[in-house]
Amino acid sequence: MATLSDVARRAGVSPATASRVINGSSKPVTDELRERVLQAVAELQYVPNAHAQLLARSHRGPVGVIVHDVSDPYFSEITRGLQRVATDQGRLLMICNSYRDPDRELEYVELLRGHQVAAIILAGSGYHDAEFIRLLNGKLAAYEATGGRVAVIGRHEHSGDAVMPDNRRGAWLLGQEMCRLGHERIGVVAGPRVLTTTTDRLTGLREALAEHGRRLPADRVRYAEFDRDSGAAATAALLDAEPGLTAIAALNDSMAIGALSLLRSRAVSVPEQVSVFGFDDMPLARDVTPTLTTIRLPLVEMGARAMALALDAGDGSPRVESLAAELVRRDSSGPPPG
Amino acid sequence: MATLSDVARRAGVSPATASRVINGSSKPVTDELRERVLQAVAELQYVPNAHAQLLARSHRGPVGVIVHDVSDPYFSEITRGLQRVATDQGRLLMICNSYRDPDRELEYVELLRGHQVAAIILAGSGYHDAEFIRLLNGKLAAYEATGGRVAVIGRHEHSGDAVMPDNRRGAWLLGQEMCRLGHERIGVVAGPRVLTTTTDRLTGLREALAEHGRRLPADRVRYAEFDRDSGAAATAALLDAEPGLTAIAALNDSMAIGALSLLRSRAVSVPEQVSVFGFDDMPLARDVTPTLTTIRLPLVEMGARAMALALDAGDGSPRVESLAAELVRRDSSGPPPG
DNA sequence: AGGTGCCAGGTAAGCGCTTTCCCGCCCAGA
DNA sequence: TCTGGGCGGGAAAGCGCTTACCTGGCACCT
Repeated sequence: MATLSDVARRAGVSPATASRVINGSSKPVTDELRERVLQAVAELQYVPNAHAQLLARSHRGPVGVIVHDVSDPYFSEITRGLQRVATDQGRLLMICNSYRDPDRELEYVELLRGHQVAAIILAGSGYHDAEFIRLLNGKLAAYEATGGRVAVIGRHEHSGDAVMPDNRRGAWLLGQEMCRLGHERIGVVAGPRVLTTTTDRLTGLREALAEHGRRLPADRVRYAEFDRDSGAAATAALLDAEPGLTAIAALNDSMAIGALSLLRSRAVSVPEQVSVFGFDDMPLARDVTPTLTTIRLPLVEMGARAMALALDAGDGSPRVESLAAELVRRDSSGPPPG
Repeated sequence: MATLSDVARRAGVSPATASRVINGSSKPVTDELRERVLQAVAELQYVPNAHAQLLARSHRGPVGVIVHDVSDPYFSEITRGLQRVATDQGRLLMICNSYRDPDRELEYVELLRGHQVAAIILAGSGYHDAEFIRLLNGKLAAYEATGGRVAVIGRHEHSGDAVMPDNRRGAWLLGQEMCRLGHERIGVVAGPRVLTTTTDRLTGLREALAEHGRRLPADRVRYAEFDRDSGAAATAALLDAEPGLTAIAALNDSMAIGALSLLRSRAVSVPEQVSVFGFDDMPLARDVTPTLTTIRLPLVEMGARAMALALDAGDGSPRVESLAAELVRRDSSGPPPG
């Protein structure tokens, strides 16, 4: 691999001069030397060693992102927002998938810290696990203590900058809508119990139902993984236990789609017999049949805001941006009564 | 940020010793010193500076991946495969989205080279652009000349290791199936002209049709972006120009889903009036209505194989793994005749 | 002509780590 | 008691780059 000295030697200048022309230092260099250096760079196909550069300037480079799984549409939308802002500012992203393993998340924080990333962004639901939170906060604090920046998306654990989708309010809207449509017997396909997203959404839903004097018995809530197939399985269990359900609220769209698919396989018509509600409004919610009534979260926007927070130091006081959720009525919930 | 010297000082040992215990060198260290060092590491929350490490050993670290867009399911599936193998081998991935911009792709190659990645994986269709290919090959050659490894997925340009989905054969299967089902008037929603994927698939399709004595006039092929909305628009154009079409082949699933959505909005029933075919078999092909008949590509497998190739040096001779495509019959193509 | 500034360019000191080489110690053998 | 070998530990030389600091030469002034 050609080094800066190779370039300098070939151009007949000192490494200092070569360095100056290569990264456009403020120090002026005569056109002639500049030309020779550029020539040498081209001939040797020289590319500066990024590690050496980062070591020498003590300037931090890329931004680290920890998500549960980029191939999950929820996260790919967020990532798209992150990317957009990062790219605008000429930052490279290092994306790490924790696959919902808290330990891996911890490891990645260390790893990113070691890579001197300018900021770490944690996206996706947090966990109900005091020990984990303690460890995570410890590591993040150590990172921030040395000038690193941290922003989280949809997590309560961290006390610094955060972008928070209003899960609770969104779920409340969902509950309101279900009551408005006259549903009494409601089943809920929830996400993993350990995730705060699950409990936030469940809380909002319960609040709305309570306002209408309805309760949500424990056996009407099934906890499952946040994916399609688990959603289908949970729906099956719900239906088996309580055949009279008129509505199923899945706490994310993937699971709602699983529910739809299961209902179809059992020849239960949606929305005539059972209404289905999702959460997140992923792009494909428009493409399933019937189209999915759901709560829209501005995912791309959330990513963009988080990156903006992470890259802008601010005055040190924690900034929390709450983004509103919105009800999107489509066909899976049927027409309004009357 | 705590450094190795800080740790050494605190433990009362030399940096050399500290380094040895921290990364388990072969050189033995007494238990007592080891203990003191570990203690200091914990107290200082020390994390080695990855850049300094990479500089000092001249060992290359992470693997660079260049895709068109991770939030496109096609690439997120591939990425999942890449991740799996990379994680197994303890490698970090640097994922770069080119957003289908060849220039950005070129930039990313340089950038990854500068970051001393152990390998570069280029995923996604190549371009029909001689100048671009020349430049790209130049940069890749420079990288490989210094020991870097390169693997491509679905690209003809590169002469080294490659994983190739059999697009042409897949499209041929599609064409066969369309003929078998008796379609005469076929419209094609193709991807961007500049992509080799588009031309490969078109070629395979034409071959199959030709075997049955059918031609595909130029005005029956509409070129669009590989996304849902472009697919819908192209379908509209196709239908307007030729209302008698009985089948629409979209060259990827996203576009096919766009086509489905447009047909629904025009109250054209699928498959009764028009059959729709996709390509790739993305997960959501099962969830749209009607479910999508498509050509399955083993995307995750492709990613995994590519990473395996990239991480295993081999004997230097180029290895090309061709992965078979497979027809998946679902509802959008209707029942077989008779 | 000698002095004063400037400015292009070079010299060298790190950035934080790994690793080679060397040193001093201890124990076995004579 | 002396020597040789082995072994744990430290000193120091880089890895490839940036940058503060210095130098030498020129133009301009007095």
